[in-house]
Amino acid sequence: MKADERKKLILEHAKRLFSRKGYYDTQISDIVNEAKIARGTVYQYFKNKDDIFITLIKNFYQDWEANISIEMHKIDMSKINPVDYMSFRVKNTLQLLASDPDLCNIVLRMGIGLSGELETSIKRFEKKIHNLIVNDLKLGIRNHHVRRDLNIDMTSHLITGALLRTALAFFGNRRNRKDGNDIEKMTREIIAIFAPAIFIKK
Amino acid sequence: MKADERKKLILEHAKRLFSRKGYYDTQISDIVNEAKIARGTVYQYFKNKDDIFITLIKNFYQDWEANISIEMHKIDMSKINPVDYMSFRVKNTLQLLASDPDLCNIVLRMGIGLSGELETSIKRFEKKIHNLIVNDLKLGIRNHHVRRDLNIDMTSHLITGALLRTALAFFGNRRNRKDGNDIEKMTREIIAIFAPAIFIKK
Amino acid sequence: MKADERKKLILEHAKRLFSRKGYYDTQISDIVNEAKIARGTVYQYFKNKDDIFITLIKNFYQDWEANISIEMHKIDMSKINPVDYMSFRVKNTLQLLASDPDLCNIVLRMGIGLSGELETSIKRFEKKIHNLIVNDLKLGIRNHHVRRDLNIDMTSHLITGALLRTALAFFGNRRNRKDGNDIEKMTREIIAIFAPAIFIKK
Amino acid sequence: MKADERKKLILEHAKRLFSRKGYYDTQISDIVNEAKIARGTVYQYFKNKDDIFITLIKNFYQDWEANISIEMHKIDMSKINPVDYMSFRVKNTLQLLASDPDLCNIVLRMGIGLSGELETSIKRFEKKIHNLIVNDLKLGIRNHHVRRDLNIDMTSHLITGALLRTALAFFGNRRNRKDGNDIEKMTREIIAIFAPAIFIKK
DNA sequence: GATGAATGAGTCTTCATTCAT
DNA sequence: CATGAATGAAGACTCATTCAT
Repeated sequence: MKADERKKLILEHAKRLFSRKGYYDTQISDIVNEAKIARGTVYQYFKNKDDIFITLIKNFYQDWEANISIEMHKIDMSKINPVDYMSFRVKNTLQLLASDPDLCNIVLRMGIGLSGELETSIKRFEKKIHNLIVNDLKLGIRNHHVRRDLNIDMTSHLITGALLRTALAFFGNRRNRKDGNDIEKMTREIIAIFAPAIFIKK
Repeated sequence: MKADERKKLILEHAKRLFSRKGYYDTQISDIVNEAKIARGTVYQYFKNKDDIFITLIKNFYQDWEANISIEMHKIDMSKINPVDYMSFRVKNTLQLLASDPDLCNIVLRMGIGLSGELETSIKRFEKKIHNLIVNDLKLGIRNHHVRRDLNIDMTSHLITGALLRTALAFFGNRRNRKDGNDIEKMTREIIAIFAPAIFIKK
Repeated sequence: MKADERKKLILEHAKRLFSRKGYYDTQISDIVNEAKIARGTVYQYFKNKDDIFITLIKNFYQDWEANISIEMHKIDMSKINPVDYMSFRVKNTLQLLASDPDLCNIVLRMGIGLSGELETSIKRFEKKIHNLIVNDLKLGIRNHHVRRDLNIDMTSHLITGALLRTALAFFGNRRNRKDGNDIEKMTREIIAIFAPAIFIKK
Repeated sequence: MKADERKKLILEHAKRLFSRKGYYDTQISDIVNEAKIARGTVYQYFKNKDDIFITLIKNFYQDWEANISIEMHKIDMSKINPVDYMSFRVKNTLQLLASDPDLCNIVLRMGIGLSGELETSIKRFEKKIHNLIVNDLKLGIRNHHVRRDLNIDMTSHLITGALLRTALAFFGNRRNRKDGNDIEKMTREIIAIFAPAIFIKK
């Protein structure tokens, strides 16, 4: 087996276990038993248990940022209207989170309870999504689509919280999995809630 | 020192430590060092480490439910208008969370990463707040204040997520502490976001 | 059992094992089995395995330095002749090393093969004994008892080497243990070798 | 690369590492990294890690014994005087040890701290040098050059200790390296110390 | 009730050695 | 022969919990 594949194998089993049992209740033994590899093999690919976790999160960031930049190229910013733009953003985020329930669980639920670098790595994601929304709102204000008097920081927290919790509630476990249709519908409902208060009617 | 005081002492130190370091990184040693009591004493008041955590969360529920029922008695349901009612609810929740940043941290951030009963105890809170909102929305629909076509379950998740994240962002650490005025303002802004989409204009 | 006694107990068993099996081949398990205590108990008294070793060496230094200062007070420096003075020094050193074969083994044989702080702690002893001799020789030269043209540094190495090796050869294992008489005789023979070349005949 | 060269390559890197970091702190990984060969290659030339060490020591013996027998052929035993003979011996030993600081370090410092066969292999060298001196002294007594009443065993230990420690002190690290002149001078000084007490003046 | 020394099961991590390619 | 990924036994250390005083 190639190095990349094996690293991926370990990450996949670790991800599933972290998602189901949490970081601290997942032992290296669990991972190697599930992956059917030797204990020492893990340490050929990762410095330690922390490193597995952090790698998992880092990969998620990269996917997320790649996804954003890819998706952003698909739309014509000069023609799209603000509501459609927000819908687009919300849908992309939901799609990404829906595509990996375990990672969704890990990223959205583990915060404190993790020490040092682990916590930092998670918080970075939350900060980034917040900033993304802040920037979108600022842009909207400059273009006279978004209400001037909006408290941008708080609104961004509200949207972040709403979005992530919905994702967690609906995608966080494998049983109530959602398909593309559901995500379309969810997006519409989310927009229906936030749009009236955010955008200036024309 | 009386038994009750001693138990409270342990809970206070445990709470501060759990909030700052997380459950798994907080050792019994840390707690007894901070509380300046003997290691064995902890086990005279609590079955084990889990028990301390669960007690902490249970106490929070009791405070929360007591708070709700007290507050509900202060208002005259026959006269209050729906927006004021929602404002009242939101403000109460924010006040409670703001009053104890450490507990806020613990309840809002620790989810997974805690095993078994610990996780359950946290999830119960989230479920309750969700149900509370669901019931309020249903009541609003029956009274023709809330839009019929609202997806109640999702809206409730959105509001829960928005509210809890805002609380965490603004109350979760001691530095950016908020006072009563801030909470009033926050409440107004939150309502300004959600009200237009939820309530039927008259 | 008092803390001091227990610490001493651990040190004694560790010393015997380190002396017989070496540092790296002595496991914490060996120590706790021999001392009939629990594995964790070791870590209540010592930070880690290194700490046990370093404590052992540090205690030896203290004994050695205390011994030197006590012994030095017993002699009248204004009356003693240089050969008797050197005899006195040699005898004291031999007596100390003879009194604890295991420690003798550890201090005299382990050098490299130990990493970091461990090695440093051992080298300190060798440096100190070298300096002691250097100072004695310088004093002898000032008082016109020792030959002016002597290479002090080298002579000190020669004496240190000769002394420590003899101690190791004769005291390093329990079988060929020496008593007071032997030490007297050894001292005389060592002096007989070094005195003619070092001291100025009067 | 030929088999012999490759074996030598491994031994050289192992020697340098053992000398600097000690046996236990030197990993097979260190050796293969430094030698830029594959991990498995080591095991094609050596049974295990111990075997590398023991081979190193055995090679040293062979060099040493070859050196002794070569050097002994250079002198005419019927004409040489005893002091010159001892000088000759001392100089040869110092030269050999000076020629390889790393090996010097390994042989002179690692004693205990090595287990089983490793320790034995080192001790053998020390025993041999001791016996060589013992035999020389006995020969001297038979030829009426050395004092009858000398304690041969102890004197041999004294000389061995003095010699090896001096070698270690002056050759054990690369910084204070000595050249041929220094060794001549050192030899003279060592002889100046021991000769007066050992040899019968004529 | 309070104490804190002692316990030992449980975990991570290391590293010499093997073996299929 | 050379390679280096895989192995897994072994060891250090942690920490919740107990219990004699």
